[in-house]
Amino acid sequence: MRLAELSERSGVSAGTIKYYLREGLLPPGQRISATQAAYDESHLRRLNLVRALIQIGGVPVATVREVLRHIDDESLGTSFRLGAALWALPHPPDAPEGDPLAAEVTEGLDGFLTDMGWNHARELGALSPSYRSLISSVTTLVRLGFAGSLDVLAQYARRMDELARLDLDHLDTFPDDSQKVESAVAAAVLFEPVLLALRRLAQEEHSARRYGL
Amino acid sequence: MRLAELSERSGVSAGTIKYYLREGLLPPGQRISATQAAYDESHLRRLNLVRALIQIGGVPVATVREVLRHIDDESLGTSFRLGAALWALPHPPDAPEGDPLAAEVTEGLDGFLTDMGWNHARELGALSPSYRSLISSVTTLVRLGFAGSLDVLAQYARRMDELARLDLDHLDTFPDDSQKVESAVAAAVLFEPVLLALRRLAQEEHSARRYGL
DNA sequence: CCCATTGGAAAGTGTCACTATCCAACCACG
DNA sequence: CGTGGTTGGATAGTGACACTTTCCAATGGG
Repeated sequence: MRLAELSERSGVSAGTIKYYLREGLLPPGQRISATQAAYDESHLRRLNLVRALIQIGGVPVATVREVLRHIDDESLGTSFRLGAALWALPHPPDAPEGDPLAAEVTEGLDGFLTDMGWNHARELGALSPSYRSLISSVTTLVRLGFAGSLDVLAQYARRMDELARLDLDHLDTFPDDSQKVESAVAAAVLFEPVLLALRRLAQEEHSARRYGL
Repeated sequence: MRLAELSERSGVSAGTIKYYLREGLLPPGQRISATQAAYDESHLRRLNLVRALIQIGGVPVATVREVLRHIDDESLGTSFRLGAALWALPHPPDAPEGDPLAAEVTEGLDGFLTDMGWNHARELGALSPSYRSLISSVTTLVRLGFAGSLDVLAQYARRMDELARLDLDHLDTFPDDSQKVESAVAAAVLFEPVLLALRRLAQEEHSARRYGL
């Protein structure tokens, strides 16, 4: 398959594919001649993943490159590859270092993790970008006075705990390691808009029931 | 309070505040003289909301202006104001019009809404940006072959249904209408990163339990 | 009274994801 | 042959966005 066909089959313009090749998001095709290269199904698959990460997930090009590097790094075990790839995904900026409010929130969240029984998370602590995101997001909420109490947070966390279990069950159905890591990344990113859309839809539904129209 | 103090108290640079004033995201202060204006607590509050929408929610400036217009429109009833403000928030682009895959997904989702008992959503249908987002997100998932079956989707939806109930209970504790609408918008946007961080944290936790480390 | 400060307008900046333009080598048809 | 359209690759340009910087005249505290 030449670049033009790859473009047609993926719906991505030839110019953009060239750009991805240049940026190292797509491995070069097999050179046929000085001005010709051949691409195969693996390129199409990778291109789809890249497109999804960038367009749906809003992941910056440089970050996509990082994530792919981890996905393709076969020198690591599955759990490291998966962790590295997921941790490379973009996260909101951390709370400012010396913020006393953030320190207070961190303390509260630590107890919260204990209550949830999320002990691995508690041990990893600030090493995990997800945990740092959580701290900074909750700190912002508190600062603005929309402090859903820790109780509401726990309700949210309980649901996410249940869903994470489901997600991992689904992941276990993939036998191949590379595919497992790739799927985990894709699912992590692509399910986010689904999750958010479902939340808003649910809110609209209940809002309509309560307030009419 | 003059602009400099507003800047200091909010942590937003004076230049940026001027920019927001220019863009109509912040009402002008009360003019004291030809070169002096006074700002009050309401400006500080509004500035915090704007900052949160833009920085945390990634909402484009032009969209923030739209949302604020609805929040401030006292000519409408609460439910309309709330709906209008939430619908003005950014959503992923729709699926292309003539896409047969999208049509198929739409059909499946319609049945899914029925099963969920989300009848208002089903009646509104494609009018709701959230529903259109859901269709396009799920279509992308299916296209890339990461089709969490409708069953997984239903699991997600059930949890969001429960959480939406909670959120609205919390909203009911605000007596004032303007405050209710403002809080709903802030919560819709500011809880999203919390929700996503909790999901990833839960996934890390369960992944660590299953695969070690 | 005088000079640092203020609010406001206009133009500039940095980032990011493309996109348009070239160019020489190539292949396919006549 | 040959010739005209196509291909991959390099370079430079585009447009959107969220600020920043620069400039200015009016102000007002010491």
